[in-house]
Amino acid sequence: MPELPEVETVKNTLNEQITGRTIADVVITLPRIIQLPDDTEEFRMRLTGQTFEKVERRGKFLRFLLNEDVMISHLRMEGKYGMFSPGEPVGKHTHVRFIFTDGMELRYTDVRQFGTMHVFARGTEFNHLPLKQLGPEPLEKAFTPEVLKSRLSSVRAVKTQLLDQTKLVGLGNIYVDEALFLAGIHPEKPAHKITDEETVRLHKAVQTTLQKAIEAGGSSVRSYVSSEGKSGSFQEQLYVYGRRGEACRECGTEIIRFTVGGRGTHICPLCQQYKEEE
DNA sequence: AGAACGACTCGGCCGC
DNA sequence: TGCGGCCGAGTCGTTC
Repeated sequence: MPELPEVETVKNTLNEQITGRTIADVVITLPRIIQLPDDTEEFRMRLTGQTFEKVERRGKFLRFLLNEDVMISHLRMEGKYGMFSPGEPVGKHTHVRFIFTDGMELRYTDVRQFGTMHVFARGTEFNHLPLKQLGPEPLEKAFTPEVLKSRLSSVRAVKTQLLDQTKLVGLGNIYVDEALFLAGIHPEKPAHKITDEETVRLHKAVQTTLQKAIEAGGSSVRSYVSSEGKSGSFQEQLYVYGRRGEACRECGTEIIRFTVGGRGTHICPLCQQYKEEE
């Protein structure tokens, strides 16, 4: 499940692979992936002839900057990009192929078929879904504890609020559990009851968690492990996610799992107590 | 406006 | 061993 660190890693790899390459053709075998334009043939015609200049990231979305347009891509659960040589067999889960003028191909594969692609004229993408309404980037200077505090003004559980991409981008189920553990905050605590001290800890925990995960190349969990291509190693450093029944790395207490807002949630019940009086 | 909920999707896992 | 059914993940549209 790609969250910010995984998408950042993919972005860096793509920049090395496709910068300067020109699209000779696009083959779409699962039209559902293409959200905009409505007609996949228009998608194909529009991108053909354009050159990739740079790949950037906004939240969990990839922004492929072409010389005229920009393609916005979300990997959802299991979407992947990979470079292939001419003639290599096409896997059954490959849904979109960008064929370059030199014969090399960038292929998008997605077992869950959940990923999306949108094309906009460069510069207009932030005025439309899916980029419209996205919250602040947690690793940019402008993201201060004060900004975080302002985004937490809600009666919802703090975990639910942190997962809401209109409040703050980048966190998914893995890193939100990790950040809340590092900050020593119970995920069900109402967001507006988070104290100033906790806000400072949470702000630091979010940044630390994401930065360390990026340094490790992201996490490889579940189906991610078996996928081809490079995989990150941050799963080895996880404190709580996926560690139900195991000992807390800080205090030895058994990690427990329950549901918050419909999401599997992992905590150390000793390190993350919900103090009602706060 | 903000929040809750269902839809989307299917490999893997659980229970029988 | 096989099979039915549920889970989980992130985002968006609908409803309240």
